[in-house]
Amino acid sequence: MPRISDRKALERDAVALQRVLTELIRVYQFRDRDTVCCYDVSTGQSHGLERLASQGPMSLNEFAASLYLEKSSASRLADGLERKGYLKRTPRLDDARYLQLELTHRGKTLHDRIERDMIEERAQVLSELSAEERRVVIESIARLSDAACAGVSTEAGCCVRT
Amino acid sequence: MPRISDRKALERDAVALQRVLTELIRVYQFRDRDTVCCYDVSTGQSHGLERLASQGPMSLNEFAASLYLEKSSASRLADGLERKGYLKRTPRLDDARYLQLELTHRGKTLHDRIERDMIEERAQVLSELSAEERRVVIESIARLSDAACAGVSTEAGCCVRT
DNA sequence: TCCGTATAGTTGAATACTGCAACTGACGTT
DNA sequence: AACGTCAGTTGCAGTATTCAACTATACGGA
Repeated sequence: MPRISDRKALERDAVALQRVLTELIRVYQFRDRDTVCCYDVSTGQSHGLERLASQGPMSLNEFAASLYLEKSSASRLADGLERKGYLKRTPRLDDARYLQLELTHRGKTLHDRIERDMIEERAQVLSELSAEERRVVIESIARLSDAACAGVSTEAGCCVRT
Repeated sequence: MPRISDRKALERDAVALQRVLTELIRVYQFRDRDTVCCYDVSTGQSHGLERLASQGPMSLNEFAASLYLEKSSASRLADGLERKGYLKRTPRLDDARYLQLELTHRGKTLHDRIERDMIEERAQVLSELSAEERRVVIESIARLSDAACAGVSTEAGCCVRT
């Protein structure tokens, strides 16, 4: 049973978290716009690369869902990556309606390069923390995105707060 | 002097952090798009509200810089907020070139409502952590955004990695 | 077998956001 | 008074996103 002062402290921390999290999101929206272009892809495209690199081949609908995008947006995202030679669309043998989206070798290489640079930056931040602290940070961020994810439906469309 | 196994562990944690952080950014980009509209403003506009609410009145250039936007984008963002009655532009008395951007009462009210809801969600996540763990999380996220911020110039323009 | 229905993905149109560049208006310096 | 500078706005082009209409494939029942 939490004491009053604990509740107060929690409230204060929540405010602080909201502040730093908002700033983080804001910085990233800007930074990604301008950094990722160093690698010949847009922000969205780099997310696409990441999904396919970490999850493996998938259909377009799965691709869209994993990026929280409408399928038409995902289709155009795939267009861009395909045009640049980072992605391959292959009709599935057992059901030609489905496309198998897959990174090309070039795509994998590019993603690895981007990821390596980013991981480098993460390591810089983590290096000042203890192993235990690092664990807390990583788990908490995961929980934050879970919480955010839980609040909305994966279905496309607008304003679905559950 | 870190041992080999420590380096390995750090590397592993950096990879994990990269993964959860990417997901967090992705979820937020989607979630914000669709959630904030429940409040009659777009994502960008809600960031604008937040800046003015927490930093107080400022010029358009300051507004732009604090949002990592080009001044023209910031001007249009202000347009939108002004049209909806959340923001007021007032030429400064001592130098009419400057505009004082300021939230209206409505604007403050709306921001408070949005912020309260978000803080509620943050508190949910934090409630499972100890005071010490919460401190680590908040500090680390702040450091993450600092690190991201340090890598780019605040000046407008593209791809300025320093 | 064949037609209607469902599903996967694409395309067209409308909207929003962004940055760059050109412009307007105010200031101040010589 | 004239020129240069600075704050902010507007025109324009490019990109991203969704909705809705469309195409093509698959499946199922008459």
